[in-house]
Amino acid sequence: MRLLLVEDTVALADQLLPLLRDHGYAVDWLADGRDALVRAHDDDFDLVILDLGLPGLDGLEVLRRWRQQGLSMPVLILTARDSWAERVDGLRAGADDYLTKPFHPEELLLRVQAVLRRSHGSANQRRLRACGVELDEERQSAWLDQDEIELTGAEFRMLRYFMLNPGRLLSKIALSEHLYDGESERDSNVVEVHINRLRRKLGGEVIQTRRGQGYLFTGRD
Amino acid sequence: MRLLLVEDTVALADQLLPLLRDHGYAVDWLADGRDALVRAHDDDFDLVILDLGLPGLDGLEVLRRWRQQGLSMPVLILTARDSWAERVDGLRAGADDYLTKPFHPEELLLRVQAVLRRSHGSANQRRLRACGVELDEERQSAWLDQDEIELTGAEFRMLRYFMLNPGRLLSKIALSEHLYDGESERDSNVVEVHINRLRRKLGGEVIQTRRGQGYLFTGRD
DNA sequence: AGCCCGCCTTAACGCAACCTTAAAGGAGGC
DNA sequence: GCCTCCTTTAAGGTTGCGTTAAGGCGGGCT
Repeated sequence: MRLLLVEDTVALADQLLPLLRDHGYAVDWLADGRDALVRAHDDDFDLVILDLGLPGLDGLEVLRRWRQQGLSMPVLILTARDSWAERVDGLRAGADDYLTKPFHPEELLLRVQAVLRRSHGSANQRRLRACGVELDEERQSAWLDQDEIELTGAEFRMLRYFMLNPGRLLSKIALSEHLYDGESERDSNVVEVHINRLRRKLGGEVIQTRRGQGYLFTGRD
Repeated sequence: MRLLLVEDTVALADQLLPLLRDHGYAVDWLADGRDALVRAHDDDFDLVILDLGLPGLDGLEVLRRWRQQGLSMPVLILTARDSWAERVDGLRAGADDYLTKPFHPEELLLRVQAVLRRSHGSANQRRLRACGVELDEERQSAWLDQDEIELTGAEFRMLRYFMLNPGRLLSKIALSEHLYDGESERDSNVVEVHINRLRRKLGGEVIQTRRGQGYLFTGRD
């Protein structure tokens, strides 16, 4: 976890740096607003702790420019003045959180953790991957390399069942029983039709047929 | 965006409810901790605003149990006492943010916005941006390139929910549940009508329909 | 070889899901 | 209190998915 601390009060920085490092963060430290402005482009920080009262360039202005330039890392603001207006300005400028001086060091730690947890926790895309095919469950579509392949409801359900059982022989009856809860019709070729449609979209080789036994999802190996 | 406000001070709730609703949130209100504990299981709230001093069951305890039961929605804490220890306890218990009474209503709004964006992985920009569309939460209007597109309340609410869940398939039921609070009808085509309106204003391609499954916000890719 | 059975392919149909439009119902402003 | 604009309801039209059905193909068994 890579942090950037932008703080010109040496005493405070001296106090925070070891604390953060003790807790497993790699922390870079800058004391000047202008330095911070460019530095954030050079490295990919997971979070920035930004003091508002800075020499060189005011913290609020730094933050505003970062956002304007498309930098989107989480920013936690430190402010000496406990005025409502300033906190609002900070949030408006694009801060994720703020802390009012003086604060207890442990509180900073907790807020850092909270912000990081939030900003990373939601990045988990639910994607199922097997044999060279990806399935985006949130989007209900498949991906081959970089190409998105839109699926209908039945196709999606069938492909998902295949991908949850990769390399396993699935009989026609098992498939139809899984796709339709209730008893399945015997004299119907629904499964075959949908297999056919999947093969058309994904390429013929992704699903092998074992005559008399069922189908096997092999992907593109 | 569906919120739950848990606050026993009637005067404060009376002040906050219209404010939040004016800004496009569907808000349910409870005054008792025990009610809140179960209610959070019944509905899928996008955020909870939780007062700590509650009758029935203390707010901190409510939060702790929610987390223990696997509920992970963002929670914003309101606390009357400005003690460091309580804020730390709140964050430890799994809160995402806190606000100390008394606070300025506008500050609550900004924090709500910040937490919601953070929990959906977007950077805390002034404008919400996804897939070539920008959304100005203050003006409740959208921007395509340089053109401002005025939105009505319902359109804004819907578009915001789409933009906070980009690339994710949203069912009609999910949409209506997140756009309307407690007592709302289910067998109606409101969602379809508003989808239609949004498509007219933003262009037909911004929202795909996946028949039988839901809608997908794709912007202008 | 020839036949049968299992699988493939294609096209067509029906129905539910969805779209569109208009008009009624409400809320807020002047 | 009236006017306006937004939201919701309602009704009819349209579309596309899921299913069925029919014809073709080929492998394996007798």
